[in-house]
Amino acid sequence: MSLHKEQQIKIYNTLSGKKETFTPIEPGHIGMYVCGPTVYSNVHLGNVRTFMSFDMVFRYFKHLGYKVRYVRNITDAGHLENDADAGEDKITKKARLESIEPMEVVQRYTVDFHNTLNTFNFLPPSIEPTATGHIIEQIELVKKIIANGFGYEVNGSVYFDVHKFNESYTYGILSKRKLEDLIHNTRALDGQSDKKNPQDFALWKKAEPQHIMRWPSPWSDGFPGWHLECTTMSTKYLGEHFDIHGGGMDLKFPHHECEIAQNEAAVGRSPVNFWMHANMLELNGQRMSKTTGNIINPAELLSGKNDIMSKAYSPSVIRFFIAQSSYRSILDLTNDGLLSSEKGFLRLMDAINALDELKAGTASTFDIAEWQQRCYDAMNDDFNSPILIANLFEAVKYINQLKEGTATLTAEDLELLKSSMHSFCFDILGLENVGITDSSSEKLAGAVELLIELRQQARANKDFALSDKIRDQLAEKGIQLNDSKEGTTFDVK
RNA sequence: GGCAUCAUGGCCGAGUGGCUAGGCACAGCUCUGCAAAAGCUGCUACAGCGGUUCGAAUCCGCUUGAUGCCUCCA
Repeated sequence: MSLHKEQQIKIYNTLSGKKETFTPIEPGHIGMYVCGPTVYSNVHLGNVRTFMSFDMVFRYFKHLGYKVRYVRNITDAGHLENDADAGEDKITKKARLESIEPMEVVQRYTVDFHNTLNTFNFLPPSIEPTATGHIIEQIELVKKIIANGFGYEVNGSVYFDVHKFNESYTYGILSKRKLEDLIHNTRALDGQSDKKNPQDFALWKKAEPQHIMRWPSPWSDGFPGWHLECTTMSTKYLGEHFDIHGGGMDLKFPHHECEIAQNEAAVGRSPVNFWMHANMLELNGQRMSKTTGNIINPAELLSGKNDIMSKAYSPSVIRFFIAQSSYRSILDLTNDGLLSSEKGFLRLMDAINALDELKAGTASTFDIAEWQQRCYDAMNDDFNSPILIANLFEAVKYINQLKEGTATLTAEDLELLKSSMHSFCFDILGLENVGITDSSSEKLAGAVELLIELRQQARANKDFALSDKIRDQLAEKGIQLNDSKEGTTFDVK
C-alpha cells in the first residue's frame, strides 16, 4: 500500500503565488533541488532553518513512500562578493584573508556544515554535488547559451544578455519584477563597463592573474558565475524539467530568476514545476547581522555559550520551535519562545514515553483513524507543521486520559496511535527523544534512586524535616523529584 | 525610491467569508503530610479607516508599521 496514493498534497508555488495540487512528473518519483550553502564561513542559523524546512519536506515525501531524489549542492566556487567586474569570489577572499588555500576554506566549512546538520538530525540528501566538480558541464552550458544567442563574450568573460532574453522570454516571472522597472531602479555601480546592461549577469568570469581558483575555458582561464552551477547540476541530476526547487526567500531574486533564464536560454523551457521558498529567521525581532552583533550561531545556541539566551537548548527543542511556525512565515528566535517550546516539547515526549505502558481496552473512546488523517491533512496542506503539532497535542490529551483510565482504546487503535505518534514526531518532524542512556547517567540514576528510597522511609516515619531536606537540596542541585501514585521519578534540569 | 510579503489574545504562533487552532504564561480544581511535578477545567484575539456582503479578522481600497529583495546573503 503506497501512502502517497491516498494523500493529496498541496504546495504553495512561488511561481503562481498560490497553493497548487502537487502531482509529480513521474508517478511515485520526486526530484527536488535545494540551493545549498556557500562554504566560506560557519553555517548561519538562518541556513539551518531553511534546510530544516526542506529536510521536513524530504522526510514527509519519504514517509509517504515516494522515491525522492533530493539534490542539495555545495557552492565552493563562483559566488562573487558583488556583481561588479572587480567582484571577488567569496571563497578566494576568505582564503586570502586567512592565508590558506581556497580548498582549505571549502573543506573547513563543509565539515562544519555537515557536523551542524548531523547535530540537528538532518537526513543527508541523495546527492550533494559541488560547483568545482562540475566545471566542464558548466562550460558546456555556457557554450549552449552563447550558441542560442543569449550570451556574449567581452574580454574573456561571458555575460547573459537579459535584454535579448526578455525579447523571447519573460525575465522576472518568479520574483514578479518587470525588466523595465529593474532598468529604472538599478543603482549605478562602478566597474561594470564590460556588460552591455547592468541587468546582465556573469556566466563565466576571467580570472585576474592573482586569482587562485581558475580553470581553462574557450574564453579565458577563469571561473563560473554563481547562478550557473545550480542550473548545471539540477539539469545533470534531475533533468531539464523536475518537480521542486527550493531555497531561502532571499535567493528568489536574482539567483532563482537567473536559473530560470539560463535554463530557458539553454533548452527552451522553464525547469521547475514548483518553486518553494523558506522565509527568514530573525533574532529578537531583527534580522541577524554580523555587523550589528545581532547574531547567534548554531554552536552557541546549542552550548548556551552566548549573551542572548538564558540557557542551552537541545537540537530537538530548536527543531520543535522551528516546526511550530510555518516555513513560509518569518520566524523570530527569542529566549521566551525557546523556553515555551522546550516545555511543550518535553510534555510531548513524556506522552510518547508513556505510550508503551498503556493497556488496551475492549472499545475505543477516540476515533484514532480520523485523528491520524487530520495529521496527514495538516502536512498535506503545504507542510503545515504547526497544525500537525496542534494535533499531536490533542493526542497528548488522549494519552493522558488513557493513562488516567478515563478513556480506552482497542489494541488495534492503540497500536495505530503509537505508530502514528512515532512516525509524525520522529520520522517526519525529525525530533529525537530525550532519554538517559550513557553510563555516567546510569550511575547518577542509581544514586538518586537510593536517595529517593531514603526519602520514602523518612516520609513513612513522618520525618518530614529529613524528607524535605532530601527533596529540596536535590532540587537546588538541579535534580527534581516527581511524586505520583506509582512512585517517585526524577528529572535532571 | 521601486517590487514583494506580512500585521492575530499577556507572549509565541496556525487558520477560515458565518461554527474550538495549538504551545507557553495565568487562574481554579484533582493529587500531596506540605510542596513540586503531572492531569483536568477556564481564559477568546485578529493594526487603523473606508468599501463589497445577509454576514469579514478572513475579499477590495487607503493609511500606518514590520520584513525581504532591488548590492553579497538561506
